[in-house]
This record gives sequence, C-alpha cells and structure tokens, in this order.
Amino acid sequence: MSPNVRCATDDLGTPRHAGTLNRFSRTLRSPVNEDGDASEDSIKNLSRKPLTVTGGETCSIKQPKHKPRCEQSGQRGRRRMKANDRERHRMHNLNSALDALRNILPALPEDAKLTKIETLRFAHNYIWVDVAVCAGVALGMTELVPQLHHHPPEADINITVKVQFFIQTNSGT
DNA sequence: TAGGCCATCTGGTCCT
DNA sequence: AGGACCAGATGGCCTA
Repeated sequence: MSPNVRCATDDLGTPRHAGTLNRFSRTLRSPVNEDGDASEDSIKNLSRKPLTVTGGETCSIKQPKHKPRCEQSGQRGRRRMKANDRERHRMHNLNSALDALRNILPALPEDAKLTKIETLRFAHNYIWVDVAVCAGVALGMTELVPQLHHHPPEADINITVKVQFFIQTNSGT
C-alpha cells in the first residue's frame, strides 16, 4: 500500500518551506549514494577543511573545529578522542536509519532529498494517513478512503480529523 | 549575502 | 571507569 501522502503544510513550519512547499524540486544538496548510503557523505565530511572555533575547555585561542580544540594527549585526551569517534559512529548510524526511512517512503523525484526533519514529518504523516485509511475501511467509511489518498495536504488534515472524530464517536459502540 | 541544513566537537548526565 | 545519549556551539556548503 502506498497512499499518496503529502507533508501537511503546517508540518513544515520553517519559513523556507512555508507557502511554496517546493522541497521536492530542490536540487540534491549532498552527493549521497543512490542506495541511501551516507558513507560517501561521511567520508567527504571527514575530509573537510580545517575550521576555526572559539573558546574551549582550557583553550581560548581559535583552533580548527574538526580537529581537537586542544592538544589531545594523556589519558584524558585519549578518552576524548575515543568518545568523539563513538559519537561520530553513532551519528552515522542515525543517518543510515534516516536514509533507510527515506527509501521506504513514497517515491520522490530523483533529485530530491528530504532533510532530516522533513523525513521524520513525512513519515509521521505517512503513518498517520495509513492508519486513518485502515480505520476508515474497518469502520465502513469507504467514501473517505479515496479522499485520503487524493486530497491536497490541507484536505488531508481535515479528513484525518474527520476520521479521528468518527473513530472516537464510534469507539464506544 | 542571509538563512537553512549539516557534520563535528565538546562537556554534561545517566546507566551499567 | 567507560559507553550511550543529548544539547550547545561552530563553521562549511548550498540555494534563493
């Protein structure tokens, strides 16, 4: 089942998306593999240019951001570097999971890549409408099911609210 | 050029 | 003690 789910307009509250909803026509920002593997991206970013940073635990001078702020030596330094490594790996895993989620969402134009927040909101909407369709079928609201698939986002909100209301009002019978 | 998104570093907190 | 998780800070990249 692959309902024509769209992101609700109010789910994308950032000014960038407000009104236009043109995220699907956006060009691909980073060269992630077509398989959704972020490894290439990660490699690219690991080799980024040195950055500068202010402040720090014991260092107040500007230092490259993607290098340790302070000279990592001694046990403390080793622990910090190990922790950084784990954190990097953890975030890569998180990104892999997001890519997997992107891959199972309804097809998008090839040059579009949902951002993290868009992916989560899209998935949320996708699940919600899917549940609403199942509930509508189960409750005999067959006239609403096609609308769930074909109405614009604004209508989706109204319909899902209607379904929710219907479920609530009929749950006791 | 501003704003959005992102990766990374970092210190803090909680848990085992 | 060490690992997992989190949030803040920072700066690069990209698009409008």
